[in-house]
Amino acid sequence: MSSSPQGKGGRYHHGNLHEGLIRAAIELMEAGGVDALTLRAAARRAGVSPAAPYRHFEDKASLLAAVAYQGFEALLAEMTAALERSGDDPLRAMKVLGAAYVGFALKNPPLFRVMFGPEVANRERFPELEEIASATMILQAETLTRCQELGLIRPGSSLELGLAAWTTMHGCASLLLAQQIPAEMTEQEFIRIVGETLMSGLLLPTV
Amino acid sequence: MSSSPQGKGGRYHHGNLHEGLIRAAIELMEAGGVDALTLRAAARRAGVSPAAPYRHFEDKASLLAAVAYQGFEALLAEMTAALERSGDDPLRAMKVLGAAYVGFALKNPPLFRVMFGPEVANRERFPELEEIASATMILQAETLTRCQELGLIRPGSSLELGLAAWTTMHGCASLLLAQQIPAEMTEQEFIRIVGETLMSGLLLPTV
DNA sequence: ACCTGAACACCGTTCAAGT
DNA sequence: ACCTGAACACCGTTCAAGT
Repeated sequence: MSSSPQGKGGRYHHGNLHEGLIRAAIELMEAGGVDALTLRAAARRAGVSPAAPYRHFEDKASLLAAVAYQGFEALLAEMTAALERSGDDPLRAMKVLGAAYVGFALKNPPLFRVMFGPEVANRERFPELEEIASATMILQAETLTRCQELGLIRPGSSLELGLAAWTTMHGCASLLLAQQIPAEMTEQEFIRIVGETLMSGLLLPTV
Repeated sequence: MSSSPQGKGGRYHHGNLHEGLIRAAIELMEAGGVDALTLRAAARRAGVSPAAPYRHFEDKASLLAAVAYQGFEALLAEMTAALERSGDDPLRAMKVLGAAYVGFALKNPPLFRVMFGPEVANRERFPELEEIASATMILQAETLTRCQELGLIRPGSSLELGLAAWTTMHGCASLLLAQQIPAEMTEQEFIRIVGETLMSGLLLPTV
């Protein structure tokens, strides 16, 4: 009893307030959007005073960076899982990666926003974020290399082509979240069109 | 003298507080980023009390929507101007449109953010925003049609292909603003790679 | 070492009251 | 019709003080 982590009584030495605040922040965000994620509300939810978070995070941006980091971990996990389910066809793996990325954004709009939005601005302050973000890029570049080895994708730096593919996926997710696709088009149609264009390009193949 | 619009004395019946608040909001944003754009600060800058804006805007989101609208007007103007400078080559016009779009985002990060970010969320509330946003899409679709007529771009719905092109441009702008491109790559390289991939696609042309 | 309590300078929003 | 003044319920952040 005495070690119950969510007891009602005000308790000193929370033990794991750092993690508790991150979890509280994510729950607040999922329940009420980004606006609901305030430092004070996170403290309340964790059962501590408004000033307590400052023993664990320099400021609100630091907490948001920690939230973003967990978001990237989750995204990476979903992409890895999708990759494993995609079997041996690396072209199919490319599509599955894109679907996982866009699906993640659609399933967690506020989290996706925190991951890429300007709440965390000054990314130089949080180098660990750049590092884990680049991990998703590497995943894509590796898959792309496999396609190139089978002669399915044109030659060229897989890092550069992967970055281009990522850009398209990211634009897709961003426009969907901004509700900027025409009303007469479904999500699935939009995703299909963008994916096909990424693969085939716009130019008419000049025989 | 008596009609000086920025006189120091508190003045009733501002005359054009609606426009004044929008301008103040944009100036605040350009000077101090999105965080600096508060309703109270806009009111201060316009020389009125904190409650005055509520005679002209339902809430803060409405003011932001007005700011976003002016952003779309400016973007549309830059794209149109770029188009006129691009001469008769429609393929060049496509590139110029993309450059204008990405350039606009890089020149006005906070404005671009307000235009597409969730500050304005609930776009159903502001249908005039959807309308003007679609105007930029139409501009692109028309240019694309010209390319198709010359046999430069593959056949297909120009609206769909234009949407795909827009998605790539938007992803490009978003990742640049999120500082998510690898440090060892320059902006220009990144834009070039993404543009080339949009044009040529990823697939190896299967003879 | 870790947290509280109270405070400071802000917010967005509402509402009676002024002219 | 349009604005002010004062208020309410919040913020992020700081700092002395508690255990």
